[in-house]
Amino acid sequence: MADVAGQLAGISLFSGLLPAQYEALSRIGVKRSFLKGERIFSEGDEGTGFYVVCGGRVKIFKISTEGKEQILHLCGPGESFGEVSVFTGQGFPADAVAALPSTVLFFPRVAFSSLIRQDPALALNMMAQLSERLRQFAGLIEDLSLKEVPGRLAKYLLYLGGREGNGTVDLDVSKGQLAALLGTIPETLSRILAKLNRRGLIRSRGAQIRILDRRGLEEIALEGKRLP
Amino acid sequence: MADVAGQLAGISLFSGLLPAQYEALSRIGVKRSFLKGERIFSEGDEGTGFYVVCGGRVKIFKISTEGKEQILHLCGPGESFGEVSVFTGQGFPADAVAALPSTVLFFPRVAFSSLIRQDPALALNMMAQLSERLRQFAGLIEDLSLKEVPGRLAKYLLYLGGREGNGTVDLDVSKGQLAALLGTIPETLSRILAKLNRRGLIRSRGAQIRILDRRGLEEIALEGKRLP
DNA sequence: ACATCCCTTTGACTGATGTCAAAGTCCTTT
DNA sequence: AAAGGACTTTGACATCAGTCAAAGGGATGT
Repeated sequence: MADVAGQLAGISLFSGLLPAQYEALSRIGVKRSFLKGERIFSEGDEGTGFYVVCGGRVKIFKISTEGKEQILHLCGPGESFGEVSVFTGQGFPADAVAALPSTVLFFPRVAFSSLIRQDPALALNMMAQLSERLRQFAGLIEDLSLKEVPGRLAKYLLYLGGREGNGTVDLDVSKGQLAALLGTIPETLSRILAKLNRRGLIRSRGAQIRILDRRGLEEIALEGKRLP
Repeated sequence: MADVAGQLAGISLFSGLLPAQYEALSRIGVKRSFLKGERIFSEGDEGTGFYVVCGGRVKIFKISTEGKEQILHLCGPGESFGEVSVFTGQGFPADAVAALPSTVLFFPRVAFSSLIRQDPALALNMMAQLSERLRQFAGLIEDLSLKEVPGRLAKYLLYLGGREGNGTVDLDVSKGQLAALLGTIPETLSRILAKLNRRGLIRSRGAQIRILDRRGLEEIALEGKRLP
C-alpha cells in the first residue's frame, strides 16, 4: 500500500494533504488495470466511486443513437474522472474506455465521501478540480457551437504545440479519435488537414504534425471560420 | 439580514444546514439588483465571488468573435452561478446578464471559502451543485455535437412540457434567445418551428406552444436527425 | 515477403444550416 | 389611434460538413 501512497503525491486532486491523509487515501484506493479498448464504465452505470489515472490514457465520451462519438475528455496520469456520480448519486453521465493500456486508482464512493467530510482541504481540492473541469466544458461548448471544424482543429493544434515548445506535435491518438474529440468525422478532418497543408500552415506526415505558420493558425482558431 | 437568512432556506446549495450556518451565510451575503439586460459580469473579469439568484432570471453565455452567442445556462431562483471562479482563482469563464429584472445574493470569495473550510456539509452541497452542472454541460455537449437543431428543439420542448404537466409550453424567453440556447439563430429556429407545425407535432402561437404529438417529438429528440 | 486488416485519404453527392435581404407582425409609446 | 421599433417570418442563396463508396497506405502477424 505504501506503493499507492507514493503515487498520490503527484495528483493535483490530492495536493497539499498531510501524510496521515495520504495514508487514509491509500487505504481506500484500489488499483485496477485495463487493456487498451477495455471499458471502465458505461453511461448510466451506477456510480460506485471515482477514478484517478496512474498510467495510460482514459477516454470519456458520449455516443449518439447512430453510433457517432463525441469525446468529452482524454484523461492522462494524475487526472480524475467519474467524480460527478460521487456527489449526484446518479449514474455515470458518460462512457469511459481505456484508450491505451492503463492503470487507475478506484476510490469507492462511500469511503471517499466520509473522508471528505472530515477533511476540508481535500474538499477544496475536489471543488477546484470540478471547477476546472467545468471551465473546460464551457470552452468545449463554446467551440462546438461558435466555431467550425477548422477553428477547433487549429485551436487544438496550437494547444498541443504550445506544450511541446518546438513546433512539432505528436498526436497521441489516432486521427479518427482526434475527429471524435473535435466533434466531427475522420473524412472531414482529413480534408481540413489537407487544406492546411496546401496553404503551408502545417506539414503533417502520419501522426506527426509540424506547425509552420503559428500566426496563420491563430487567425483560423480565433475567427473559427472560412478556409476559402 | 434576517430577511436574507429566510431566503437561504429555499436554496438547494444550502439545504440541510444548521440555523447557525444560515446566520453565518446571511452575514456574508450581499443583496444586489439588476435591471433587465444589465450585465452582472463579463468573461475574464476577476472572480471575486459567486451569486445565487433570488428572483428573476440570469443568462450565462459565451460570445464568439462574430457576435453570435451560445447560452450555457439560464439561472432561475435558487440557482447559483459564478462558483467556478471561487475555486480556480481565475477570471469568470463566461458572461452573465440579467435576462429579466433580477435580484441576486453575492457571496464574496474569501469569506465564503473560509466558511466552507469550517463546514463539511456546505462543501458537500457545493460539490453536488458543481457536479450537477457538470452533468448538464455534458448533456449540452452531447446535444450540440451529436444532434441537429430539430433534435435539440424537440428535446427542449419536451423538457419544458414535462414540467407543466399539460401539453402547453410558455416560453419565458424570446425566440431569439431560445435560438441562442439551442446553439442556432432565429431564422433557423423559425423554419423548424414552422415545419413542426405543418406536421401537426406542435401548434405554436407567439410565445405559446402546445405539444400535440409527444411521441413524434420524442422520436425527433432521440434520433436528432432529418425532418424530410 | 506476403497477406490481411484497419486506418486514412479522396471523390461525388446530399442536405442542413448560416447569411443576406425584405416583408410581416406585435407591442409599446405618444 | 397612429407611429415607431423590435422581434419574427419568409425567401433566395452559399457553403460547410456528413454520407456513401472506393482506392490508397501502413502495420501486424504468419
